[in-house]
Amino acid sequence: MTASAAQTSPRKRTGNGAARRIDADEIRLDALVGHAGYAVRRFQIWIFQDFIKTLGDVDIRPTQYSVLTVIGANPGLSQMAVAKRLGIERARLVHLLDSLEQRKLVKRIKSKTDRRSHALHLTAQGETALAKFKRLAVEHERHVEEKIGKANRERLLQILGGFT
Amino acid sequence: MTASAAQTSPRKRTGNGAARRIDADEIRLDALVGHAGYAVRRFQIWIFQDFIKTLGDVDIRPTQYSVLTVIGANPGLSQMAVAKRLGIERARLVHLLDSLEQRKLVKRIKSKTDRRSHALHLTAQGETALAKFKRLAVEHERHVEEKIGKANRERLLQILGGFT
DNA sequence: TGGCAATTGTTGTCGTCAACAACAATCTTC
DNA sequence: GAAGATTGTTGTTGACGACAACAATTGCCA
Repeated sequence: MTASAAQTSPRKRTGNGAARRIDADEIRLDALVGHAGYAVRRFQIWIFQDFIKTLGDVDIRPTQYSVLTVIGANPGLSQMAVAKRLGIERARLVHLLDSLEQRKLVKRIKSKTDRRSHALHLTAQGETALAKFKRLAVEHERHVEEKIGKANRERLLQILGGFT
Repeated sequence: MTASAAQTSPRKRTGNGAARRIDADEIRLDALVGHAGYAVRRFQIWIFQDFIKTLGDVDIRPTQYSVLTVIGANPGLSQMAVAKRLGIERARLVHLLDSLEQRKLVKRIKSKTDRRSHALHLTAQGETALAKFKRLAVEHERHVEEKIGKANRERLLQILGGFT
């Protein structure tokens, strides 16, 4: 495997095509190290994977969690309001709600004041389920702390607070 | 519990269906404000959109930029090595390289030492193009600074440095 | 008051992206 | 030399963002 790296062969023969074995941690990222977007992307992938795994038993993904949380904290919102608040396409929210409604976590109630819109509510089952989701989400947040440190997580939330 | 706290809505009592009009900045995010993942996701969306817009004239997306940068800094890498280093599926990298090769920015050279793999190189055209991309990327990074502040950007890079 | 523009939910398409699975060609290892 | 692993490729699935079009309904205003 990495044994060939031990020999004193030329560092890199890039003249034609061939090249020696290169360890993954030996590859230079060059300009990428100075780009916030790259670090943020990698971090977001990690954090979402941990969230999905931690909430794997209850089969809830980050976007679903955000929808349930906002509806739980603001009963009666319209789909448009939820979509706008969370930065989700209202077309996409339709499918998300279809799924959550099938699972009896959310119900769409026809609004009396505006017959175009639906008032979104958690079901009783949805309330208790969300409580469990939140406990698992807190556990996920602990994983984040373990990964980047408590102080760094706090600082991160503070820096990015304006994007909520 | 935190779940019952969500019910204490002072103004708007929406027992059944109807609801009054609600301003977007009046909707409570509840538990989401304490989740790093939510803030990071929103920030990542913003940062990618700015990157795509800033590099819009040259039609280069963040992932393409990262591939070009790594190849440029490490000529002769195999597709597997690039994929592993950037956290991209090797199946996905195939399409990315197809596109970049069609645009004459990258070339796949058959490796002499391992006839399964390709040695990846920038074309001469790719070299000069990447130089321009990097200038635009620096401009994008300035936008990030303007958005969150110079010191905060530095700290962000420092906090997330382990994910590169 | 009547008509027209705007809004809401819905359906559909398109493109990006992560996650898998399967495959042929080619090493590697025993 | 045979068995197993690796590399590039093709394909599928599903989550997701961005648009466009549509019917029903509301709001506006002339």
